[in-house]
Amino acid sequence: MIIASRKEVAQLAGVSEATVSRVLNGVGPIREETRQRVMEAAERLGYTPNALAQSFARRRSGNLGVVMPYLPKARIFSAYYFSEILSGIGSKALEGKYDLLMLFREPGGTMDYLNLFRTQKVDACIILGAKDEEGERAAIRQLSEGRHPYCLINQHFEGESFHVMDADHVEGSYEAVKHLIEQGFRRIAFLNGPPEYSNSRDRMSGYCRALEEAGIELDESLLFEGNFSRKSGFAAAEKVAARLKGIDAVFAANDRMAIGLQQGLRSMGVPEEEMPAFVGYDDSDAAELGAPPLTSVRVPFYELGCLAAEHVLGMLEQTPSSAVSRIPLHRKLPTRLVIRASSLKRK
Amino acid sequence: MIIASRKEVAQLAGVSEATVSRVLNGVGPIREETRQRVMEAAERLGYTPNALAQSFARRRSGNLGVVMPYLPKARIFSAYYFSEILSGIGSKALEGKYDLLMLFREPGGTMDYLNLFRTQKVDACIILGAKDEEGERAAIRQLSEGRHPYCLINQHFEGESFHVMDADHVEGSYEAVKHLIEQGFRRIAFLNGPPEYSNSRDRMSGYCRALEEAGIELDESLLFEGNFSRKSGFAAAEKVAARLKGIDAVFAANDRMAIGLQQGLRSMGVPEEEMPAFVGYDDSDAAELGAPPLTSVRVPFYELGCLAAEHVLGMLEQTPSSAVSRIPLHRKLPTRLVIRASSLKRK
DNA sequence: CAATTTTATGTACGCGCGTACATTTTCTCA
DNA sequence: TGAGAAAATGTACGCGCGTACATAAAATTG
Repeated sequence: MIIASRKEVAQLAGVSEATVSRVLNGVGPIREETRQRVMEAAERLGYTPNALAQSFARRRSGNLGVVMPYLPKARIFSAYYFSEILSGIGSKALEGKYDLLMLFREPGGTMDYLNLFRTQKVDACIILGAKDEEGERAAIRQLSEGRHPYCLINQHFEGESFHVMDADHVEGSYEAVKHLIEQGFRRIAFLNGPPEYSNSRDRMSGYCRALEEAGIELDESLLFEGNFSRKSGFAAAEKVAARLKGIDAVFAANDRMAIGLQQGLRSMGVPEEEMPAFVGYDDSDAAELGAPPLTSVRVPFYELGCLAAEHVLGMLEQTPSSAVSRIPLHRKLPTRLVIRASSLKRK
Repeated sequence: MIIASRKEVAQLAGVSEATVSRVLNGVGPIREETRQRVMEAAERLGYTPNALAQSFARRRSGNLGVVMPYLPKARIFSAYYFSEILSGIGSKALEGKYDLLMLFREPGGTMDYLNLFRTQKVDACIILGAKDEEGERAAIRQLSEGRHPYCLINQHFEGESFHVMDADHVEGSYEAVKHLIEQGFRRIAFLNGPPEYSNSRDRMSGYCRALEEAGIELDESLLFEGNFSRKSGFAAAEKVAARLKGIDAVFAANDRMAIGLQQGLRSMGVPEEEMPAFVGYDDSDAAELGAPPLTSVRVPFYELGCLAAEHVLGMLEQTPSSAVSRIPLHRKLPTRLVIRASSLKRK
């Protein structure tokens, strides 16, 4: 059976194709009797407008693009982080009758975001896991200059005015470290993420501020770096273990690294009573599963996704002349420290 | 600045539009000099073919659809399960130059899968979380009859011959329960998922077989049901606790429920030494984070995603006359029991 | 009831590209 | 060098729909 198109419907209903279009789109005045006839004909033929042709004619794809970061080994969705954000975006896309188009960065070079719009692949897009590199900046700048509806999540760029939906990682980290200090720990190691991510740098700020406020001098030898994977946390265990006697507590930039580090230390034979206190970040599912349960900083990822999606879809409805989309959005949602056993002072 | 189209490129290069098309698509014989001129013109104008128009003209969207299940509260991506599968699909889609289109089931009725193809929204699609209900069956049957490239993951339908990429949950469950029996446990409770999912029924089969083989009679009062969420595991704790004296071990249909149940029991004040042994399912990240680490059945979700994607993309390349796509695929990948502390007999 | 407005429908075209077919140019070989 | 084959390019149209504009039908008014 061949798929019926507008033509057949028009024929069967005894009207012109334009009338069919109008009935189906609810455009213009239509006599009730005509509407009935058309609807019936469409029904009989099982007609559904071709979405591709509609998109082409309307010059709108109906897609909301989501740019995913490239992570080695491709298990990109594995992180709690992305899962939550995507769920948020997805729920709003559904509401707005948009489809979600997932776009994967290629391992090598920078992605040409502007091209997504020029080729009409998407009507709007949300960028996850952007890095602070010149190529990236340039690519995003093009979107801004072209007034395209886009939004970054959880990454901001110093000196640029981009649309960003962020969380307050300076404050979150500050609270985390302050908590450790209040617990009586003073030699607090920091397992941070790569500095190309603004949230890594933000965490560093918060970490430093808390130390400073407590009159603790920054000890560079207590700074470690991972890539947010559990494996990298595990790997960091070796370096941490080497100076374990000088470490009271560890603040990690996400839960996975914190847990990896814990596991690493244990696998190296560090006894439980010598384990430092721990605070993770993200408050992922894993945090409350840990032994001991992991104190962590809750980040409203789901909400970040919702708000970013609402923002870009909102821009889409504005007239080009409207000024709203020209004012770049920069919202910072608050984080919240969730205290569990891992960070409490043992007596 | 307006976006250049093929026409401008042709004009600038002094050739016809058709030639521009040919050069860009590498079709037909082209004089090298002409190719240069066209490429240069395209470069100068920053020309990129309009993907929407291309799709329309080619009558192929370039999209690989992924149907996501509707889960209440919308945190659909949260499960390890989907993360892994999506990563697998995503990696193959990327290889095949396809984009991933995420499609969300609406809460209520059945989704009209056939419509995805009729409207040309997708060229192929992969269906996750299908339930064994008549509407669902009918919808999938339409795809089969229309010889559309589709594939179900982790769900099969008795009596139908659909394209399915599955894992062997009968065997996986059998191994899990056998292991518990070998550890000396005999009164083994089973916290299963909803029976609308074939994998739930498969697990039940494996569970029964293992018991039978060991000469243990099935005790219906040891069967519990959750919905795969941690919360449902937590909720089941109440019922389980009521007859805790008669339970040596628990086999749960996924790790989240296992962990939820453990947490529930603890929160009800069940002392550690009275906790039953545990075996989970999926071998998610959470399994090795638990206290004690959770024995679990590893399911190759990532591979399921890869294979399903390869399958549908493969069907796409076949000529309609080719017979391969008519033979419904039904592959079952093996699972593997990963033994950790939670299931070991305490002396 | 004719002149006008309002409502309903039809006609015609463009969206940007792929591609079958027609035409022109270049090459080959006698 | 000229005829025929091969290579290169151009011409023309369709894909299915939205929609501006033209037209016809119905309603309104004086």
